[in-house]
Amino acid sequence: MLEINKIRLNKENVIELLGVKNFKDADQKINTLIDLDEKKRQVQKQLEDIKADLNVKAKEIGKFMMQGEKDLAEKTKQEVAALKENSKDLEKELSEKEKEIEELLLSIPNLPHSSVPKGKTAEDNIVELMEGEIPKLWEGATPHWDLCAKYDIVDFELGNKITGSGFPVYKGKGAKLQRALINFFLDEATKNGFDEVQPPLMVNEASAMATGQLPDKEGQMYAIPLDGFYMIPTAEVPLTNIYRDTILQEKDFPIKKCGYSQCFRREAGSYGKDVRGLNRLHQFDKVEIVCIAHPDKSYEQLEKMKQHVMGILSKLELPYRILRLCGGDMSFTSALTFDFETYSAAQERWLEVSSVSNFETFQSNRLKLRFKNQEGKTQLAHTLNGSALALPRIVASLLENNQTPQGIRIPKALVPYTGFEIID
RNA sequence: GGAGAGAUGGGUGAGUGGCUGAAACCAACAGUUUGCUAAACUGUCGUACCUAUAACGGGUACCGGGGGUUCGAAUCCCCCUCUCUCCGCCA
Repeated sequence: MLEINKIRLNKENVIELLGVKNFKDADQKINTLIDLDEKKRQVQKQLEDIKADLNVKAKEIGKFMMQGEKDLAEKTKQEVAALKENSKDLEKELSEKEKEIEELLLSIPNLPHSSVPKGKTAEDNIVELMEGEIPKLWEGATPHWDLCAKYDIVDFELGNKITGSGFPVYKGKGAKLQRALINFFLDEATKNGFDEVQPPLMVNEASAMATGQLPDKEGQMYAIPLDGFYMIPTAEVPLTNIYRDTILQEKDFPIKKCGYSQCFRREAGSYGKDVRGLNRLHQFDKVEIVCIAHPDKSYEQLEKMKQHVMGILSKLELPYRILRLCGGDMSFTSALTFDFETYSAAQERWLEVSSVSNFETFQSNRLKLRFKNQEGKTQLAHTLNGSALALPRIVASLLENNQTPQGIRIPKALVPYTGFEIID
């Protein structure tokens, strides 16, 4: 959520930046917002003046009572009653205005960083870097879903039976590979200074609200209405919420956390080749990295997080590319996002395996995640996060790219974790 | 699931209707003293919003959350949430 004060101060700039994100009716919405805000403050002032008066009179009554001046006390009480009538209307108006402002603010996305390219769709993203060679496959090479069946390592049918589509069962070396990747990712993150955390897989409404899953993305999450919980769509939610309602010291920065979790997404409306095999699941595994940084240093941290992801992809010997997302393709909450995609050779397409973003103060505003700056004032911190990494598409790429007539070769860095060098 | 107790500022913890935005202690921060450290002493020490401005100024709200009683509520009443203890169940 954007800060109303900043909008008030930089109105023109805000409207322009929202344009980069292709936000509709930015001009009109921001103007309404500012009008509402103006009115709200006016009403608030009036109301508070009355309340101040009320407080003074209440004290007077106390004094009169003690001094036994009943008449004066009664007279003051009547004055109070009159004032109270006035304040009721103002009170109502104030809370209405506040609600309207809140709703409007919630509907406005984060402002893009100045380096975000204009654009509408994924087509307009900028390829920043491409690393590794696209493998040439042998004639008998097949997409990963066939390989999963051939080696009996991921069973989609079985998952259908137990739960439904998008909940595969990993078997044998497939299960072991999952475990190996999780451990590998966590170890790598820990080496790079991210503290390991094992978070809850369900969160309450306040947490989902604070990181921005609610209210607008409600349909994306599995809900447990009986208890008011939501299955997490990413570990970002619990990891970032560790710091909800927190005031940090400058010396605490940067805070770096990593955590493995299973992620649950309803993915309503997805279809076709995008969802085939491991490309898109309702339940999947992911190691997430989160950073809470000083506003002056957050882009430095973003760069470090990028480096971290690059490092693990290289160790996995996967060809990948980095995209700088354009305004139109960026998430609602992000100020700057880099997507990582690995090449999946049999499908002949790039698969998104990580997304690293700086949210600046957009999340921390709702989280009330602040720090005391050098002047001793509280100020919003910056939050960042990224996947490092999401498993299924990594597995898809590994299986497809490393397939040989003899079986699927495991990259060297992973062998100590899997305990085997080949899936056959 | 049953019974009971509780929720106050960074922590411990006082406070049962007005003098309490909140004692005291601890921690923290700044300073004095000091050869250094320690100790001692002095001061500062919640958050948000509004307003103001020459100003370290003024106001409102907040003692788990929501509602109520009252001229006035941390304090009384109602509802909710959470925590703890005991019992039951259980990986």
